[in-house]
Amino acid sequence: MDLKIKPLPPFNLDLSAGLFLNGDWRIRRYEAGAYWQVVRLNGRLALATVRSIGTVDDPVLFVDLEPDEGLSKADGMAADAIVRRIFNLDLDLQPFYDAVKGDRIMLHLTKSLRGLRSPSTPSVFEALIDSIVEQQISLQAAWSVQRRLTEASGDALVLGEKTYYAFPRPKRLAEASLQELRSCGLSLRKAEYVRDVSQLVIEGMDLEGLRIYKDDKIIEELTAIRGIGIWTAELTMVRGMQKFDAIPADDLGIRKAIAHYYYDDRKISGAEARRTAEQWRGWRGLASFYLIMAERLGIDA
DNA sequence: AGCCAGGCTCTCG
DNA sequence: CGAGAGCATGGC
Repeated sequence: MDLKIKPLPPFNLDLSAGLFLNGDWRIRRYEAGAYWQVVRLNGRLALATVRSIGTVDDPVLFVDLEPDEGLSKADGMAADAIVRRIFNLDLDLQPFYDAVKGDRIMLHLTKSLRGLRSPSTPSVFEALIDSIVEQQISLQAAWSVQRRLTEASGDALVLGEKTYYAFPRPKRLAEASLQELRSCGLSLRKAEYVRDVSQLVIEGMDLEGLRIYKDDKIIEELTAIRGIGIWTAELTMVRGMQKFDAIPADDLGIRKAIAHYYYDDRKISGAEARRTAEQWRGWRGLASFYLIMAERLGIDA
């Protein structure tokens, strides 16, 4: 089954999927203009492959779903919604660009990276678990743990000779033994956090439902859970809840990126990062994502 | 080798 | 209370 999706312009798939150039092909990857990952369509698994067939200012995406057989119109609509969520295709970037244009640096970066949207996870749960895994250790180390976790506990989709994996469901992680989780590279503590959060979800905690609350309230709710501090809460919000003002200002990567463009690479504190981000209020998280991507791409200030 | 890396909790004093 | 130890893997 194929889908065509028209994102709200501008949209640049090449920039927006750039984080996944080095992704594991069994989980999610962007390669040669194609982005793919397994999606859940009304309980059924399918591999969604997304390609751009338009331009930044007249964007059109072509989505291929496999396997084809048995997919209903409702499944197609579900896939449409998931792809829209993954790349935030319904987000209007113009208010963001307008809000930061008084900042010379952000004005320059938003022009260079026009059409970049920060990718989101299909569920808040996935964002939360990923964020827990990423606590303290390097991203490189975290990605390898995430990969093992997904391949050990995620749902497999076999297509021909290849096997792809969807992110693990809460039920599976809630029932996993601590030993099993630790064998993926999680510390005993993190294994407990992951299992406990999953159990909360199984018991009815509505992570998706938190999205309707104000940012402060969401942070309060999330940090009440063991293992979730403010950094983890804010990262979850910007990555999984479309809360583009949330900024994990204590984050080392964000501090480095802000330091690079605003403080001549002098090391800065989380408090300084938060102060600097104040001028982007309303869009602090998305602005910091632009900084991180700009730095990765070597864009000069 | 050993230290640090997109944190957080628990335990002491 | 505030400070400090401990934790997992990967890269240098």
